[in-house]
Amino acid sequence: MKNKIVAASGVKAASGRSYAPVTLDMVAAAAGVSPSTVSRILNGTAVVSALKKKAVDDAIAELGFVPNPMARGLAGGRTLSIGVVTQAIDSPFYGVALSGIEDALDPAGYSPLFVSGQWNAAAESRCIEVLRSRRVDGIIVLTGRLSDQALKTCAKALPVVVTGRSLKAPGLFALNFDNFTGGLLATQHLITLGHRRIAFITGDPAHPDANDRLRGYRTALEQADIPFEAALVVPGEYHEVSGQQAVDRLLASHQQFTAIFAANDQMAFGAALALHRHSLRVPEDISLVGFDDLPSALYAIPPLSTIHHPAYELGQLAARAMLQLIAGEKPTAEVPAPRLVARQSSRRLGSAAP
Amino acid sequence: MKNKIVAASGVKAASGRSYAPVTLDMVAAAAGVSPSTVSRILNGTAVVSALKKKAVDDAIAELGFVPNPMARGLAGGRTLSIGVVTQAIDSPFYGVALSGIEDALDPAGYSPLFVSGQWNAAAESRCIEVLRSRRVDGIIVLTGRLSDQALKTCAKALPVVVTGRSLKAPGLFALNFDNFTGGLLATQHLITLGHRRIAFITGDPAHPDANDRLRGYRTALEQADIPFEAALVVPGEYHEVSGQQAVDRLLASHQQFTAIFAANDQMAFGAALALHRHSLRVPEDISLVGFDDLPSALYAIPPLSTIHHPAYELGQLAARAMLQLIAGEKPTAEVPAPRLVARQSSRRLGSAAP
DNA sequence: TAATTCTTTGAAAGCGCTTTCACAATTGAG
DNA sequence: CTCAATTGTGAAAGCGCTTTCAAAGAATTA
Repeated sequence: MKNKIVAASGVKAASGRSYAPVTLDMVAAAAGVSPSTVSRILNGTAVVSALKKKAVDDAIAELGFVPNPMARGLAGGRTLSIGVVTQAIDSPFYGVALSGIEDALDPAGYSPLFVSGQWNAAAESRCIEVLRSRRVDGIIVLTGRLSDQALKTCAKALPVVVTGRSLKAPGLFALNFDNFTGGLLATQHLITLGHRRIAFITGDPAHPDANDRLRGYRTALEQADIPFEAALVVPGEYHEVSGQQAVDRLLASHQQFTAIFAANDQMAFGAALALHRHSLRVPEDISLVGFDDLPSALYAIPPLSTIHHPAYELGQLAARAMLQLIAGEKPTAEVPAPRLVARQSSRRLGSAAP
Repeated sequence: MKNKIVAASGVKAASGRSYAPVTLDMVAAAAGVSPSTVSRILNGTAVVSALKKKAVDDAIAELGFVPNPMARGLAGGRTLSIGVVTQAIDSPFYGVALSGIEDALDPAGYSPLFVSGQWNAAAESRCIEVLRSRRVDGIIVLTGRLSDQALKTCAKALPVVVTGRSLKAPGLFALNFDNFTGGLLATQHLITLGHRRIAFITGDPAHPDANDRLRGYRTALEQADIPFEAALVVPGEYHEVSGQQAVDRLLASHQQFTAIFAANDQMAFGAALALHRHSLRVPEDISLVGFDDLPSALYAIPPLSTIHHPAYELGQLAARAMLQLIAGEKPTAEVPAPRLVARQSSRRLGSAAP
């Protein structure tokens, strides 16, 4: 009784994958069961006799049925989509993280819905509104500026995974990178190389991670009994220009220093350019260490020593944690510890050219 | 399984934007009109008396009503979302384009839905399936590997905007960048600077734009009566490593050359690193020109001379064209012409240091 | 004033799916 | 050999919105 291929008159099988609006009802009719049964098989919501299951599976394959997420969403089910609030989709760091999210979500049949918050709490709120109105099954917030409280509130209605913070709340999972240790490692690296006058270009003070990195820097100095000098700390804003300007300022201030630690790679790139413009060579004259290990750090000239920040893994972990949250499990993932990647932009103080 | 507890009955207006599932029916009730009227006002589908319109608008504002896109989509209307097939969400070039798309779509109330095709026709097809099952109102394909025919077929069911090709079909709009002229300009630039032995690192031959850039290179040589030498053309694949390897190969072949034109910036970065490793200075020993003008080209050391490829504008134009297509208009946008950005990686052959 | 068009508006029928709810058809127990 | 406790399944009621369709008024014409 499998021959009743109800392939409605209009469905041309000839040209292959012509997009046919096959509905669940059509599948049900073709398989000779009720729509409810088809739905149950689709969602595994109830036990169905093997016989009918086979009939339905065949019919689905036959007709090339793909459930309509809209209808599913409307009917109160899942939408199989996860909202992702990022800061800038074109950021080298977040771009990679998004890629990780996408890859981790895909095998589970979920799609990410990206929206950019532009480093702006108001915009982020709007993003979350949009995502909720689209009935996403969960929201992943990459760092962001939203208050912890706002996130917690949001988590009451929807599973939330947030990176770049440590907080606990029901329905919420936070994935934090150890920025403090990262800052510590980077600074220790320079100290080990004999540097004592190490300048630090800070990140945007509005980001908690920026402050953690600064703390790491200060702690490393303390541990090495090197006095902290406020004059060696110049503000940056996590982008290239600010790194460049920071070095200009530093140089203009006539402070002595033999190394620079930039709170992220983008600023390190800017700093490198500024040094180049001032005819200072890296690493011969000044050692330079960044933070994040962007893909392009490997191709900087010279390749940049930096702290590895596993953006891709971070994205994957966040996505997987979200999947667990949705499944009612308790995620336990942890971001890998920071690790120094020593390349050629830093070298022993006073060492001869190679 | 029942995680839809949500703020039960009590919609607290106190804490501001508590997410209330306000429905169109509730608005209708509050305004004392029928749901149909509310819908009509929302969509501008029919004339409604000013009186009722005001009542409804007030009710909407009062209740903070946001239409449910799911329901809208289901009911046969638009979903206000545009599918975007990109190749790699973390690519420096496409990332910027996505950003342009997002910004252009936003004011119109549309949201982009990004999916990555990973430079793979099969994956792209799957992406398109996914997008269609999500009932997007249109699809923007950034370059991609899909056959022109596949795109045309797709355009029969849905408006399609594609970049990086020139083709015409109903419901389809193509936005192409003049890669040939770009290649021409870059090469002419080097020739003008006195270079005659100019190596070329090709892009992935599977991309039509890569071949156009090569054609530009050859044409510029011809116009200057410089014989084309196959040995100076080395294959690359549009990413850093391949640029690096290309230079390694070039150097190993002992070919003489004073300049390199890389078919994109990423390869130029790789090439710069390889040159650096071989103790060749840019631009003192070798001039280097890239293509695309990635944001990071400005911060390369030395800053990279390149052909400006307006990714952000491209994204915006594509998005706006899509909006026009949806509105039933005929898009006419054109991508700005390529333009050389001469920075410090190229200089007159034999000129002394500054 | 009566007959005839427009307008404005509401009722109701879906869109494609999930999910009670209740009804058989099987069992198991007493 | 009954009576209850399971199953497996279908009918039907929505989810929140759009969109005919037709009715009721308002405006126009004769």
